[in-house]
Amino acid sequence: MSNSSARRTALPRRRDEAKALFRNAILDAAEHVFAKQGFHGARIQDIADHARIAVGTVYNHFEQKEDVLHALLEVRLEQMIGSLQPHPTDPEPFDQKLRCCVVRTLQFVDEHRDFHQVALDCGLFAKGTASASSILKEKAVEHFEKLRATTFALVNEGITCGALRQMDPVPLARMLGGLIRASSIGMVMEQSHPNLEAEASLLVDLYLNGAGRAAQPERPRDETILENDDAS
Amino acid sequence: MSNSSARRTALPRRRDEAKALFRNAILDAAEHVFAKQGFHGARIQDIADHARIAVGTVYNHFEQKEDVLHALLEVRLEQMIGSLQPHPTDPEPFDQKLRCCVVRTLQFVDEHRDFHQVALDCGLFAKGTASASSILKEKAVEHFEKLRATTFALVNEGITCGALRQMDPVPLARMLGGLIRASSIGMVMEQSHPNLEAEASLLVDLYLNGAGRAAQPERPRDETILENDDAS
Amino acid sequence: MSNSSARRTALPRRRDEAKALFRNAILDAAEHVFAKQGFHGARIQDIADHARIAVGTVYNHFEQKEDVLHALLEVRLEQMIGSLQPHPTDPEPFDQKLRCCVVRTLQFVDEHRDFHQVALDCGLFAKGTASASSILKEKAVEHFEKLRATTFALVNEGITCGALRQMDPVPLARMLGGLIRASSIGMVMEQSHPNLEAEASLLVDLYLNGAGRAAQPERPRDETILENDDAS
Amino acid sequence: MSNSSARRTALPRRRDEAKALFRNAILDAAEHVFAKQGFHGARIQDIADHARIAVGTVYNHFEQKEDVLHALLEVRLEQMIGSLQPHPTDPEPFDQKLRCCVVRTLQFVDEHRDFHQVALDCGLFAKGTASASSILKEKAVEHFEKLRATTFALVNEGITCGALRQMDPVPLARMLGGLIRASSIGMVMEQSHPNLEAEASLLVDLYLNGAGRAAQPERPRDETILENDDAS
DNA sequence: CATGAATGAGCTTTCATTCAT
DNA sequence: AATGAATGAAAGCTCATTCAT
Repeated sequence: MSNSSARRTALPRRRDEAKALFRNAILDAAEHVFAKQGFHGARIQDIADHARIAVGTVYNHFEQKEDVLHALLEVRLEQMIGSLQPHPTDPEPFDQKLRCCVVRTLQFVDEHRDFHQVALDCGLFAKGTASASSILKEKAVEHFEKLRATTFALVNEGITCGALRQMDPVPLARMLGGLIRASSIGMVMEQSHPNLEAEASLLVDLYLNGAGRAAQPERPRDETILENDDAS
Repeated sequence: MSNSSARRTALPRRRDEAKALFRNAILDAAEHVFAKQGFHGARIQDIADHARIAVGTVYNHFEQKEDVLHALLEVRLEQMIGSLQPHPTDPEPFDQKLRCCVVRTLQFVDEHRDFHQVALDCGLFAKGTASASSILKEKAVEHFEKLRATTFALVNEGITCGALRQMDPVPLARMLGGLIRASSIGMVMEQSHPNLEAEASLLVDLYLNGAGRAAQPERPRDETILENDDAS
Repeated sequence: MSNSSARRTALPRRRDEAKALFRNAILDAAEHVFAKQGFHGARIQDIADHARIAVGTVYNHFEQKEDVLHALLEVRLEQMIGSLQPHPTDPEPFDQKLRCCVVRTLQFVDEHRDFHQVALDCGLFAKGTASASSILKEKAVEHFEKLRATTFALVNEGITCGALRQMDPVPLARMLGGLIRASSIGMVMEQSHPNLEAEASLLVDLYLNGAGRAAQPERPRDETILENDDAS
Repeated sequence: MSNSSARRTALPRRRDEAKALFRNAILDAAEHVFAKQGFHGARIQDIADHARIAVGTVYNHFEQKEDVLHALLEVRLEQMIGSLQPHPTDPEPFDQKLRCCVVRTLQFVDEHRDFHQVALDCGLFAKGTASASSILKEKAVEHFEKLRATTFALVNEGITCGALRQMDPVPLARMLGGLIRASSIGMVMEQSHPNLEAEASLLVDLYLNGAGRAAQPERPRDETILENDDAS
């Protein structure tokens, strides 16, 4: 009796494990193949080959090719949002906290270049509504919105605590997003592995203080600046 | 004889006009169709239909589908770069000049949303080297580089004239690009027609002075700000 | 020992029961699904779902999809032939006996519309030899032949007893088959539930007396009919 | 001028000819392949091969595989209906006229065995409404109805002119259809080329006078009958 | 040079069948 | 023996490109 009941739960348990195993294998393979060949250039066969399974198996786990992409982006995006959100262990002053978030996010991008490649290819960070042309269609808006909301919350916190300007948070959030995207693209494009801490510091510094000459709080290199001033 | 020689020069002229006429019609149609359906979703047939010509005619002007895209992007990108570059008539103080450039660029984006849609779809502003997956392949780098060079020159001028921080111009240029891209995406995505002047002013202000509370030159509200002012 | 030997015989019996249970469940499900979706439109999965068993179980009872169809048709066809054959209890005069056979057959069709749908779909009553295109291939001839033989025997009896014309029984049998098929198709197609007795009477009357005006036994209208009446 | 206008009409004319040429080649090939392999067993590739054209060309003329079938059946059915309908040159007495119609129809079947094979395979003469399972879906009803209407008109004429019983024409038409179908199936199945005239005469005779012994108006073969009577 | 039908490689998806549990 | 996921061959359909007119 315990035997039979054990079977009833043991078998499904094994099956579920196996199922998850296959599903993840497919997603990993897809991430790699999509990044290398782009969504359109990737054939289901390629993904299956990479995952060392049969084509049909892919279709046992996902209804269509697009769904593989959606599932992939969903999982990773959730992780990325987790990186961007403030953690309880982050230091309190807002600029420090923001720096931590940015460091984590750039780390995530650095560690998931394939995902980023794919996300860019699909316009995950760019197209949203105008998505008749997007592979992601309606889902793109959803995904994009999630990310935007996270940035928005972060910026709002900054405004509330007085660390950011008292102004419409929408452009502030858009700007922060633009900077992070710029850094991410730089990393993925140039295939460089920069000092992430430094990159994040620079980004946050520029975001908070601007690129203008007046903004340089630390070590003003007087002579150079003066010379330049004269020259101008 | 003079007749025949006249023909020899007159005819080619007409032909060239006609040729250009077709070529432009194709590019215009392609811009629209690519924007609506994406590069992969657009069939040559669709483009031909839109240009009210035959499919074969497209192939009389372009070797392959990709070439239509390249030609399209090349033309528009040249225009866009023209917008981003300082004009002789732009006012001198760097911040004013920068503002003019940004206004022109945003205007260009606003007037060429279809192009922007396409450019985003193809990763023109995003993928560059990592372009096995890109439709643009090698050309993407070329295109991207041109744009980057323009931004770079602008930023360098800013540094030289002392309006921008004395620092590595690469991240500065990347940042400026990120901000402009963020604004552009916002416009295309939300299909809004914002006050471009205001948007540009905001962008330049944020770029030069940052989003930090200290950066607010106008309306100081309390001591903290004053303290910060002192510190700077 | 007697225990064990009892087992040896008792167990197989249960097993056989269970086996038959599954087999019949599969055939019933198949009948329904084939009728609704056609042989090609029916997936093994659909049949299994309908029988509330697993796909694999179907393959424990039948080698391949076609075999399910064959088994189904075989069983039902045997029943149908049983309906068409004269029963010992049928009344003697040939026309009465024929009427009984036809009534039974139409009843069978009425009660097994799904089977009929399937049989028609597979060309059971129609294609026979020319069966490269048939799903039933060689078996079709076999099946068709059985049915034809039964009709043939019936017609032969009619000829022998003098109720039917003294002529080549082959076209006579073919004709009877054609009439029954016509009625059957009418029933299945129009999804009507006609008065089977009346339908059978009409069929037999037309078969025996023809559709010609002279053939009307009731309400004689003029001499011609009377003459014929006399002749009979 | 006349040249250019000639071109405008000459080119399309040629094209239309070519178009019809291809279309017919496809339909002929399809008829053959469908008959040999059945609709489901026939691949578009097979049809294209048989027509010595490319797969894509089939799709330039028909939207889907099914449409090829529909077009094929439509054309042939129209012809078949033409055969079944009375011609102006047919002799007047109804039985003679009917015989002419049946002869023509059997001739048509004889000459278009492939079509008949296909029609049977698709349930053109059998399934109609119950067509969830049919390849023809809704169109089947339409086709079937056309044929039925023709038979119906023929029977109605017979009733009106007094050659057929004064009764509900529906079963009369159904019966006539059943007989013709039976003969057709016999021909296609047995691949025999019978004397069509004789077959038609037999069919009409049986239809009008029935199979009953009393129905034999001509040449009673007395001895045989008596012998058989004795034997029974 | 415009035209538009022909071409056929290529890809997604389906589903009968197998097999490990 | 039941189960249901894995398998992979097979087929319909698309569409970039070619080419005869």
